[in-house]
Amino acid sequence: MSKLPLSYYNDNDVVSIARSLLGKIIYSNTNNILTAGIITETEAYNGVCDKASHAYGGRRTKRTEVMYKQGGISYVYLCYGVHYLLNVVTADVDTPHAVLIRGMYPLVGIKHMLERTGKTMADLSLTNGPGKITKTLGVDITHNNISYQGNKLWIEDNEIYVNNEDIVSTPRIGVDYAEEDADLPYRFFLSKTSIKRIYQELNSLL
DNA sequence: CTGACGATTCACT
DNA sequence: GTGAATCGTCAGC
Repeated sequence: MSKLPLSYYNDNDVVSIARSLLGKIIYSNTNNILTAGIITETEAYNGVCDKASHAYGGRRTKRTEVMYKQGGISYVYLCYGVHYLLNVVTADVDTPHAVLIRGMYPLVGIKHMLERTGKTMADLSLTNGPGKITKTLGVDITHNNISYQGNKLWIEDNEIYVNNEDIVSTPRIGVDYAEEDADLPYRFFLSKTSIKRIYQELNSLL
């Protein structure tokens, strides 16, 4: 297991990275509590030419500025005034690509995830949405613009191979405003059977 | 300064 | 299936 290197994030093909992140393990260390899970669902946001992206048309604001930085850092923002959503900024400087982390399979610190969400059961509903990812990982706006090479938030390659057949793609969620780009198949998730398989492979490594 | 609204979730019915 | 919660961001005045 090793942290994904900076070069991983600097690829300009954000769709490729969104697919590749499936099966990787995302870690957070918040308030000295370690939590982690297998990334099972992502969405690609393809920069200035993507009407669903906050950076569409080259829009630069205080909020979106972080997307224009070099890939390998986080982009966290508040959605609906209620939930924080976690993104991975990718590509080179001035190419505002990002991947939204939408789903996770809990691996480490499940007890703390339950505490943070007020749940009692670690069922499917614990981490099956982008707002829940941040809640279970203890991520909020203070985690905006931080490096994925650091010790607060990082992603590891578990060296488990994800087949193309394991990946399902659909249009993205909640981007109806994006006109023709709303139909792009930029949402990716792992099939239920492949998550099961990956989880078993991980257990056998321990 | 103001107002509209969103890359959502949950508790209801 | 429907609606409320809830607030930072951004465009427009």
